[in-house]
Amino acid sequence: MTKNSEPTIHDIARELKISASTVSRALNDNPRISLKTKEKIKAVADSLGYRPNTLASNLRNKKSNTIGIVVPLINRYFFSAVISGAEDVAFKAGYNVVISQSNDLAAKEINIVQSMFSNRVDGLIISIAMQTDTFDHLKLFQRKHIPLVFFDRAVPEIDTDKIVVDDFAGGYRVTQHLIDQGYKRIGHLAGPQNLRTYFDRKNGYIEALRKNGIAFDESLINVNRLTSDDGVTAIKLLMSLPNPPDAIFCGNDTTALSAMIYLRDKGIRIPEDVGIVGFSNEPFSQVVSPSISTIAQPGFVMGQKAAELIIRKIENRERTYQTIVLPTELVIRESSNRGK
Amino acid sequence: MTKNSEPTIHDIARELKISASTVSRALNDNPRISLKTKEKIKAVADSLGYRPNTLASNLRNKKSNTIGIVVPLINRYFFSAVISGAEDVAFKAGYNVVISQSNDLAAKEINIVQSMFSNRVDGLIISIAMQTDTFDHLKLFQRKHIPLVFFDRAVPEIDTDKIVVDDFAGGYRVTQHLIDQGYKRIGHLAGPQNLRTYFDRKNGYIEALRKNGIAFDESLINVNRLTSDDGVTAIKLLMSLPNPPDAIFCGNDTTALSAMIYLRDKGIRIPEDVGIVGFSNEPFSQVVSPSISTIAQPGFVMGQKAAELIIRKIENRERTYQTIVLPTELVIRESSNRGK
DNA sequence: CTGAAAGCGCTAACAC
DNA sequence: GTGTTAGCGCTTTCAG
Repeated sequence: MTKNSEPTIHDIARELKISASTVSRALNDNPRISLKTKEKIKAVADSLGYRPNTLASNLRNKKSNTIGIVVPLINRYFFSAVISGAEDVAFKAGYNVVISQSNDLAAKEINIVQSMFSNRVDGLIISIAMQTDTFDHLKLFQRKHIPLVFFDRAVPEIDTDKIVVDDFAGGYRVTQHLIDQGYKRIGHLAGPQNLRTYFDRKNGYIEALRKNGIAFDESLINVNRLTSDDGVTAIKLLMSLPNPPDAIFCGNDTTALSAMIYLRDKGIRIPEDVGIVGFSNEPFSQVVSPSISTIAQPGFVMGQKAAELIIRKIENRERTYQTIVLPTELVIRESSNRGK
Repeated sequence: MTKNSEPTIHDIARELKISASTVSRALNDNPRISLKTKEKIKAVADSLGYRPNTLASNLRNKKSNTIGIVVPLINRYFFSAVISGAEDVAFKAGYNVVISQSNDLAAKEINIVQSMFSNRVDGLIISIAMQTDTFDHLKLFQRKHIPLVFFDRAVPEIDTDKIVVDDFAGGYRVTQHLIDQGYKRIGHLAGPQNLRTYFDRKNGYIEALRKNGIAFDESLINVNRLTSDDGVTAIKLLMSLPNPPDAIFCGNDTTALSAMIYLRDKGIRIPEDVGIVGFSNEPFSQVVSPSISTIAQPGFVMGQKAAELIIRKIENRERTYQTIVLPTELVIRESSNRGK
């Protein structure tokens, strides 16, 4: 390494026989410094290859200019879209973004969040892990009045800013659509019910059935973790019922795909025999065959909004919280389209 | 905000009527401190809700415990896989990870890299932007002896650690495979030739043709930016040649898909009439129909290796550089499989 | 085993 | 318009 000890403002000051504070002010374009000295200082800074030490400045200012983002898994289309949107806005506003993934493990999430606190992030944007059921690590941020924004998976009992999609309306819309297409027995693959998102999707489904006067049949709902394998297990189970469903509202696109492949292999035609709708609009859903109807979740926009919101909070010290509910959009594709 | 000014080691010290240095040492498990005092100190730290201020510690230690990662676009499967792998390793080793995306713009990349330097990242992992053709911002890291690791898209003229896949072999293998399947006129959609990866893929293609005694026809190569639209434009052009190709080696999966859809809409059968192979093994390539043959790039592993390598450099001050070439794997699927 | 003191590089009263 | 001074919170010689 040979710490070539970087030039500091003192080096510039010495060179010009002026004080370090003047240099600092000049470099920060303080109006009280004359244009001449500013230019001289900037020239010397350049010639020395000076780069401000943000660490020092941050310590002094008690502000890290950094926003923390915690997601279950970076390498998941929806989450990487959110990160991408948030990074975009944050960068333009002069903030850095540190990212960690919880791998859906509560223990790792706690660890990460505490480490971000120690790094004095100015704000935290988080979608909690599936597993997480204790929230002290997040309440810490609240207590210290460090802006905290939940997205997608929020914690009901923590009163702070939240950006979610209208999962209830999504579930409702999917179900109504299937009914409109003439499907009579609609099943549902639901995600973990401790997560609000999955809970709401299921309730939207139930409400749509009710509104349409369709008897709700508990046995048509299968709650699982919505992995690809779960999808196969669940569809197998549902199809082996005495009175199997003729349509499935899948809690995400992953299970929609695996269920679809299973059905296809069994010679069941989609959408003629069984209709399928997913949730999330993963990129693959539009290119598979048949293409999968789904609910589009605006990940990139969600990230942008989360970053905008948290920056407003960081800079304006607002104390009022809001929950932004982004609209869901039903994307009708082949897997549920009987042309009705 | 009401900076509730966090408790510091001095607060702990005052409480126990000891010195801050002792507290610092205790908290860092310095062996010179007696177990008793350590315990007392830790108890008080807990009761005060003390969290070390990493910023201050970093400034003092001239080490940020942070690794910077720069990718063209976070929201791209391959890159998010790399990030995920790197974050995984970094976190376990006690490093934070700050991430930015260049959007493939040289100007933004320069900006990001300089900002990361100012933030005193301990090392930088980067895949350069398509556009980037000047490298002073990266040479800066070299000059200051801050570990720099390129992945995927490396800069030949900068001598440092690199982790790449064997693009030449990949291009070669794809082409050989198409030849083995009986295709006679093989076209190629190539990416920007200033990027080594695309350059190598093309040369692998050319070499395979040569080895098989197939005349190389320049008109069958179309260089573009490999967007979805580029794929359509390119395939249109190639298919309108007097003597059109009967197989296309596409520089990535995106163009493979858009070309495939174009051909399908024209009633051209795949793989019977025209064979298609992509590159990168995007998740969609295995679920579309026909599924797309492609070259698998181990993104997650690449990220892990990059992080391992840079951490070794940060901690051991090694000065020798290595280029790790990860093997490519040809994944044969329907789009090029005539069963030969 | 513990304390005193200095300093990482920067900023911001407060002077003049 | 510029300088002096005092820290931000932590670590680390050097003393004892």
